[in-house]
Formats: sequence, C-alpha cells, structure tokens
Amino acid sequence: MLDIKFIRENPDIVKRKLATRGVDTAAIDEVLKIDEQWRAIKFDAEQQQGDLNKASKAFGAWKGALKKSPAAPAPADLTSLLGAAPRNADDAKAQLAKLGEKQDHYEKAAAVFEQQIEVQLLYLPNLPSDHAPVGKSEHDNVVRKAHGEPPKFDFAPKAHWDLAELGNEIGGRISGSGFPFFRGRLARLERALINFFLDLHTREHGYTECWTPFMVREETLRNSGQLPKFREEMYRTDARDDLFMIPTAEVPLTSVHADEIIADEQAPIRYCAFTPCFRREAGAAGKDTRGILRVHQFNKVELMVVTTPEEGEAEHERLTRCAEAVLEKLELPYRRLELCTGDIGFGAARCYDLEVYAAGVDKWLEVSSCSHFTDFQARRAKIRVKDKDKKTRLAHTLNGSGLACPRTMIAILENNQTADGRVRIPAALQSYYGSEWL
RNA sequence: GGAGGGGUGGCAGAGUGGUUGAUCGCGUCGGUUUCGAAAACCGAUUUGCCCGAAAGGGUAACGGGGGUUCGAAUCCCCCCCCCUCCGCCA
Repeated sequence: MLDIKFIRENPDIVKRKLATRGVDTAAIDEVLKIDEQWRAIKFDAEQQQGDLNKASKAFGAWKGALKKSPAAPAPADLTSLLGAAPRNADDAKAQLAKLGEKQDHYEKAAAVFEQQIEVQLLYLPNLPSDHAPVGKSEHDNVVRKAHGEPPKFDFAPKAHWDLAELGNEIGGRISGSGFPFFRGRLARLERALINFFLDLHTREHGYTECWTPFMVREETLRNSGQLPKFREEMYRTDARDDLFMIPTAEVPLTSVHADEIIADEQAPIRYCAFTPCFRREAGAAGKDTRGILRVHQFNKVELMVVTTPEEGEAEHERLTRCAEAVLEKLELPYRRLELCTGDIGFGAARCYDLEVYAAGVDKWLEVSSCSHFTDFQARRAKIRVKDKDKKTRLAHTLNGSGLACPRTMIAILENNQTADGRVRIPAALQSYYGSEWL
C-alpha cells in the first residue's frame, strides 16, 4: 500500500512513477479528492468529539456534586458547550444526547470517506524504484548478467516430457490439468531438490527454516498484496471456512511479524520455507502449458527477508545472490533480468527474475523472482523497525524463490540428457538423489 | 463438534460505568553517585491519525466488529485467537 501522506505531498512524483507502470493516474486525483473531503470532515468531527468529551466529564462531576447538594450549579464547561445553563440534570442529558447524535453523523460520514480511500489505496501498486528500467512490457526487461553457457548437443535434445514420465494424465484424472503426478524417479528427484535447496539456504546462507500453513485467511493475503486485487488467481475454500490456498510461501512468511515493531539490531530477519504453491493461472490459459512448464500446484522453497529501510537495497542483492547460488551449484546456465516498470509485480519496487536455460524446449524459464517491496507490504502488515533513538519507521520486506522445483527440474532433465535418452544428475544433487543417473 | 477458562502497554499483571492511555513491578533508556562498575536514588519509556512552519493542540485504540449510555477496558450481541477437558480423526 502507498502512503496517503506521500501521495498528498508528492502527487506529481506518484503520478509520474505509476504512469511508468501503466496505471491510469486519474486514480490519484480521485483518491486525493476523497482525502481532502475526509480530512475536512474528520477535523470537524474531532473538534466536536473533544467538546463532547469535556462536557461529559463535567456532567459526570456535576452528577456527583448534585448527590451531595441538590442545588449545586452546573459546571462552566457544560454550560458553555450547551450555550446556556441547563435547567436540571435531565435537561442537560437530553441536550448532550442531541449533540451526540449530530456528532455521530459527522463521524459516520468521515468513516465512509476513510473506507473509500482505503479501497483505492489497496488497488494501487507500489512505486517503482528509480533503479528500475522504464518500459512497457516484458520485452523491455534488461539482462543484468548471464552465467554459464547453454549446453551444446550433437543430437536434437528432447523436451522434458520426452525424457521422463510426468504423470500429467494421472494427475488430470485425479485433479484436472495442471496437476502432475510424479511416480518413482521424478518423485525422488523432487524431494532431492527440496532438501538440497533448504540445506543450502539454512546452512550456508543464514536463513531460518520455517514450516507454514498452506491455507490462510483473507487478511494474510492482504498483508502481502495478493488481495483484494488478485482474488481470481486464488483457490479458495467454501464459506464454512473461507480460507485461501497459498500461491507462495511469501504469503505466510510476510505475516509472521505483522503488527510488530522490531529492534533495528534484530534485522535482517531471514526466513526460508518449502511449501507447495497453488495458482489458478486464470489469466494465463494456453500459455506454455506443455509438460510441467506451467501448473496449478508446484513446490517451491521461498526466501523472505524483513529488514530496515537502510538495508533494503543491499539485502535485495544478497537475496538474489542466494538464489543464483543454487543455479550455480546445479551447474545450470542462467541469466538475471531486471524487470522494467511495466512488468514488475504489483507490490514490488524493483525485481530481478532469474531465468534458467532449458535446452529441450529451447527457452529461458523463470525459476525465481526476487523482489524488493520497500515498505509496501510492511504498511499493510504493520511491520515496523525501531532504532536506538526510538525512531520508528516501516520495515522493508523482500522475497524471492530459491527456487521453484518444476522449472529447475526441467532444466536439469533437458540440459543433462545424453544421446541415448538418459539424464545425468548434477554432482551437487547426487547425494540427495542417491544416484548419478536418473 | 461439546464444556469451561482466558485475551489489557516490551514482559508480568491490576483495574468491573465517570477526570484511567490506563496502578505496581520487571525490563529498557537518560541522569545523580563512582576511578570504573554494581547497588541505590531521580526522571523518561504504547501506537495510529488530524490540525500546525514549529512549539504545541486535538482525536482514536485495552483481541476484532457492532450495540446500550451524556459517558465503556468495565454492560450486551456476533466473530477471531490461546489454554484445559470430552468427542472425532491422520
């Protein structure tokens, strides 16, 4: 969520930055208009509330005095608010009730505006960082680095669906398309990948392993930014429980410190978690659906960081390096893309995508998306940090995949295949898989 | 699913209709003292929003929401969470 105060004070900056994301900036004028109305009425409401509070206190004191001596005069505070001295206690009470009703109207009107502002803000994306390249679509993303060489074959490399049994037909029978069913070798490889990822991040990168719920409340998804805007992307249970299946471990991890104020010296807090991820992929029908390129349920190990605003940028680089390290250890060629303003995710200010090359499909596949959210999620989740001088400010949150299993598996299968159709397991993974060959 | 207990400031824990944003303690920070430290003593110590250049002022919040009332942490209703016991189940 954006800061209404910042929008109020810097409408031009906000408009300019959001325009680079393709947002209609009329929304900003709209929210500012409502904000102005809200502040005016809110101010009046608070003034009146203050008067009422004073009068109520005075009234209470008067009632006490009347008990002792029935002729006690009404206190000055009460008289001045009512305009004239009340005839008696009942008279004062009736007049106060009337003022209370009037005050109530103001309060309710203010609440309506407040609600409207809230909704508007919830639908606005984060401001892109100044570092993010300006562009309209994925075609304007910038390759920041490349590592490793795409493998060369003296035969036509097969796609992953021709190298191993993906179980899409079984999964389809059980759940529908987009739900692979691994049996035997790939099931074991999947488990090896998960363990390898977790061990690397916990033992060498300093992340604390977490085990999280896979179903969460609406509020949890609002904290991390998926709701209310991306409701259609979400699997959801029926009204008896009304829970949502998580689309990524980012969701539960971001809410771990919701409503907390963290001491600066405790930052950065680094978490990693393995979870399945559930995505309806509502807007992506028909795109890259072959094999296990795009599925409704997949496994992923996620990295998540909470830190100070000062350390946000540095942590973004560090987190991205942690994800890249996985690819390097698996000897997979990859490139780091910096997403342009038109392609950055809703809550991110800056984002690196890691793409691995897969020889069979001859494509660069996104296996990780490392985002710096600045204070966007922290404002929604109310995660703050406090320095030695007691200065409190919103935390910065970051997260990235480290990594997503299916596409990593695709790259391993397709890049390490031999002419006779076998697949060699990368050295770093062999002890996890338990064999040199698939 | 059933029965009961509970949710108050960083922690612990008072407060059951009126001047209580909230006693006391612990912790933390600053000061006095000390060569330094400990102890002792003194002071400070929740968060959000609005007005204001600032100083400062106002307002809200005692799990969340609604209600009663001139006035609610305190009374009523709904929901959430935690704990104990029972039931069911991997």
